[in-house]
Amino acid sequence: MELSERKLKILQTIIRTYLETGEPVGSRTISKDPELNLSSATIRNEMSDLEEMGYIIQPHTSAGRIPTDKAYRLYVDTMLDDRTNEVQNLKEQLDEKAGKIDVLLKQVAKVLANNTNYATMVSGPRYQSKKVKFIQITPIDESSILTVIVLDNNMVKNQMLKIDEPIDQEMVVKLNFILNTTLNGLDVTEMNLAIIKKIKEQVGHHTGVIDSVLELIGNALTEDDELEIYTSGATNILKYPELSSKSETTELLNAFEEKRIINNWLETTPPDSETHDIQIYIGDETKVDSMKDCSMVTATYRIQEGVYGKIGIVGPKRMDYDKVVSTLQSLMTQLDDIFKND
Amino acid sequence: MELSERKLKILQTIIRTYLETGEPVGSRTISKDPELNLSSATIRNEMSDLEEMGYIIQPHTSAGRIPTDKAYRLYVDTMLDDRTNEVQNLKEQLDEKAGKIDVLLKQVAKVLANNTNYATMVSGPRYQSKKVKFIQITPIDESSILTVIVLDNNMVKNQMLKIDEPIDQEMVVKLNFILNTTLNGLDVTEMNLAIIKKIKEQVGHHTGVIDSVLELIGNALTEDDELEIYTSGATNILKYPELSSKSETTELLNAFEEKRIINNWLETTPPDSETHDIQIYIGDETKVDSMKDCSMVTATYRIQEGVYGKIGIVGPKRMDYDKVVSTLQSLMTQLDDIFKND
DNA sequence: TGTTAGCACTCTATCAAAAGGAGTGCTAAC
DNA sequence: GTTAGCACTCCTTTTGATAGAGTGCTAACA
Repeated sequence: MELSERKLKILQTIIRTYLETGEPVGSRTISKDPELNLSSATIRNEMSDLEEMGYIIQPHTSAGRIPTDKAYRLYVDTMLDDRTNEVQNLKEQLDEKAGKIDVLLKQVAKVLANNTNYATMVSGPRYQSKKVKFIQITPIDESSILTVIVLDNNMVKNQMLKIDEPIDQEMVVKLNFILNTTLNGLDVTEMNLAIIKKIKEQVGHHTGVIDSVLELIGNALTEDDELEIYTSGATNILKYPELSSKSETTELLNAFEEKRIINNWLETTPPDSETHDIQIYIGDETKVDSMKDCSMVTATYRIQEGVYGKIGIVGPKRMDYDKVVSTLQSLMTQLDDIFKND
Repeated sequence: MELSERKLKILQTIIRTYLETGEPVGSRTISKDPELNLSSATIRNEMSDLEEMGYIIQPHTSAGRIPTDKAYRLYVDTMLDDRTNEVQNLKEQLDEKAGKIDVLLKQVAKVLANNTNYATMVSGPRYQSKKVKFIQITPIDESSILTVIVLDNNMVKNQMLKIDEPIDQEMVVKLNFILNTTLNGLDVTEMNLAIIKKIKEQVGHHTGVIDSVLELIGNALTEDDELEIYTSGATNILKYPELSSKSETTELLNAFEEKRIINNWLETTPPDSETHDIQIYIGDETKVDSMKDCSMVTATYRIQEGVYGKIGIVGPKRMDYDKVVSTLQSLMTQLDDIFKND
């Protein structure tokens, strides 16, 4: 059977109505639509076909129909309105003074949650292949030195280090010089035993300190960027009756609290290589069990080449896809602006 | 009327039973207690008295009795068992390698939530009256310098700074020398205009850079320590039927997500000056509206004099106070150990 | 041939009444 | 002072009846 124009229209109406109400949609409701002008009986015939084709199902005999994942998929793929974006200026809601990127992202999550009434999560930017740009160790007092490492993406890591024997000023200068000349521009794979041996030979003693410093550098380069995930509005999920009753919802809320799970999700999902920036996952497509009754819309933002992060919105399947997509799109361009000005 | 020994015993049994089951407790249930060996009729008389005295209430005629806040108060004040602490070694559950304090505290929250099945929150340590211990600026490339500030509590702050004109090496050494000699040991109130003027006179030019650096220092000293709150197990709250149905619970979950609210709470609650380290708030005593059906147990940890943070557990009123208090107590001593070894 | 009206049927949601259960308060006896 | 017994209350659960919504099918219509 083929999806006739009319079937499509009816399906669209069913989906739209269901998105609004969350209740199964019956043939009479549809028949009232002035655009179609068909009797409920005709609609019933068509609905019967649509059901056979797997686009809608009845929760039970004598209930209206509700869209299946397949229908949602069709809807978001082909029926989304290019509606005129009268989305509020999100930028205004972002505190312009937010100098630090983490504060900004936290705000993004919050603004999105407030605007959409769904749960949102934002992952911090992930830097790939980090290299050492600058190293400096500085004695602070007799028993501790401060190690500062600047990476090529201008991230700065620092840590205090306890030492057993004091290091004199001259030694510090020598150490800094050797470390910088030897390690500058290397990534973690290039710091092999040969190089380490070379450093130790040049310095002569204080090998314990060198080991500690090298360990710090290793951590700085491999560290998981502290899996920074900002979430907001997780409790919005409880606003949708079809979700709030489910047992999976507790699990889902948990996932939002234990950001690690979400992090995994973002990790395993490839940076949707230059396809389209906005991706929609419906039900099982999310591959997350506790989200099987939810939909998820994600967008990828890019700060520079290779530096990207994700923004995700989780809600019921009957999500207002139109609004979510356009809000996200608008937000992405505004973020672009902000990053470009930096 | 006075609380006789027997009344106390009966009340205790009622509370214990209710803590376990969450269901109203009837006279028959109590009469089965081998320790009391009284008929249900006798119990009924006593219960009637207890009700009159405000320790228990009936949710409706012909239901069992449930303890009031007053009864809980009495219970935690006088009846808590000094039960032999067979609490698991929490320390083992804390990853010893957790070098950084924020990782440690995050773990503390999680371990507590897992052990108690309640929601937990941990506030990061708050440092009072911070002073400058060490300042260093370092040129990274032509247009940026790195500023590192070490505070007297050994916290390290750093930030990149864009500059218009390059600074030569000699100038950097001079700047560092002047900044350190002038500002070392000062807190934010002591950095007045006179001192700033003195610095600028000594350096001669580059006043723009100095302004920026001083601003950073100011921020580092006054910054709100990023109101670090770690929460865990918020969804545990949903495990208790008497809470999960309430509308306040969504609000409470929200409070856990928006950590700010909790932060406020911790802020306004004084660092319970050397009283007892563990405090119990029942119902309205929490002063938080969304917690009026909950109880909260908090403990204060101290890293050094004047450096403290709080650990809190939120659960239903029928919380296992015994366990929570002893777990917290055990955790506090173990944290003490960890901090002392530092 | 596509559309529609009509009707029987199914299932759910809702309400009221009934039954069962738990618990109390009171009284009288021990 | 304690307890057994009983009437009473109120909640919870079950049951049955009813109304409503929606469907599928058939027959009539254009």
